[in-house]
Amino acid sequence: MKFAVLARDGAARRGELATSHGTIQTPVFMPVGTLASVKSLTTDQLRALGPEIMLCNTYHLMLRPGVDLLEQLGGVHRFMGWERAILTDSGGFQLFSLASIRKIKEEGVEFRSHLDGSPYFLSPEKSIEIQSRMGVDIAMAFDECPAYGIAHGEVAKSMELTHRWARRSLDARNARESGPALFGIVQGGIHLDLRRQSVEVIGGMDFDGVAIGGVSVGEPKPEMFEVVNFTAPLLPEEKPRYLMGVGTPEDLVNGVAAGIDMFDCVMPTRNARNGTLFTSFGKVSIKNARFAADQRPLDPQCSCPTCGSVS
RNA sequence: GGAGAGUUGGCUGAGCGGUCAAAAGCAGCAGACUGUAAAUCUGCCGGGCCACGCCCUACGGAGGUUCGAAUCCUCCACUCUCCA
Repeated sequence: MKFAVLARDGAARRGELATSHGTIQTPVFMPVGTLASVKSLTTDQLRALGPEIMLCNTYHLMLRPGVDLLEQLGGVHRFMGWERAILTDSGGFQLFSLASIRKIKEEGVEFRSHLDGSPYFLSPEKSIEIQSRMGVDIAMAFDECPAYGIAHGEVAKSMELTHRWARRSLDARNARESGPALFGIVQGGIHLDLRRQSVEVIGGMDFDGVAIGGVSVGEPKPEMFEVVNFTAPLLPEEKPRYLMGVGTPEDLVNGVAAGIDMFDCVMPTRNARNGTLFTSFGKVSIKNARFAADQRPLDPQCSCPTCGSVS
């Protein structure tokens, strides 16, 4: 994987990220296809929308269909008929979202499958192994994404665990003959002193890129921006910077201005499924009664199949 | 023609003397969603008001019993099932 910054405008950057599944123009928004499918879209439809990279999830694919099967079928790319780049989350986010069914230990995390209750174990080594065997282009280090609102001391301990797991993730990847690019993840919650420490540790490791994790977990918007604006400029200049799980259209613009190169978020697809759509003139709740007989396109300035073909 | 069951708010459907403006689901109307346990979740959902309480109108229709009726009785209308 190769990354180059081609132009700058203030803190914002324009760059190119070369993978074995194509070159990605940054800043980039990566659609989320947790289970190797961007919900509500066929792979053909997704391709037509133009993203050069998308996201899948280690925890979810580990449960179903499982690594063995994915490997046997030729990897995730082949599995979903997608020839462009794929980045996988390590499963670290599930320590947050599935907090009620997991137990964290130094060695790794015990999950009780949300599907059938059966036990699963995920560790830095295990997560890297799965991500590698799935054949993805960019893997994420296994981290702990702490919830918003816990005490400084607890966030610090969580961050230190993430740092140890980052080392192990990197070692696990380097121990393989060939493997995906690997990004480290900065944590530290909303505490700027911790964020600074985390950048020093993660930024000092030989990762291919660095992500800001642990935001958009329920904190007020201003606090999220404070963290991003503080942390982004501290990140290594020459590596791609990825703001995990963000965000709204406004968040993306702000993130780019802060020097972020990569984003991902479930919001556009989840909101679309729930009837809220993003347009060039703001959010639209398409199920509102006043649109029932509206014959105009959703967004006259948009060239997507929906805006081009239906009211 | 005979026997039986039924008619509840937009729909389905509980309730079977007071705590019932009437369960629940659906539909409807809004809102929320940020590395997806989400096509999910939350709120409102007869009308009115000087509203955390009061007043109207409501359980097919008309009467009646009762302090009190969606609930009991009588008649009427309609629906369904079975037997001829």
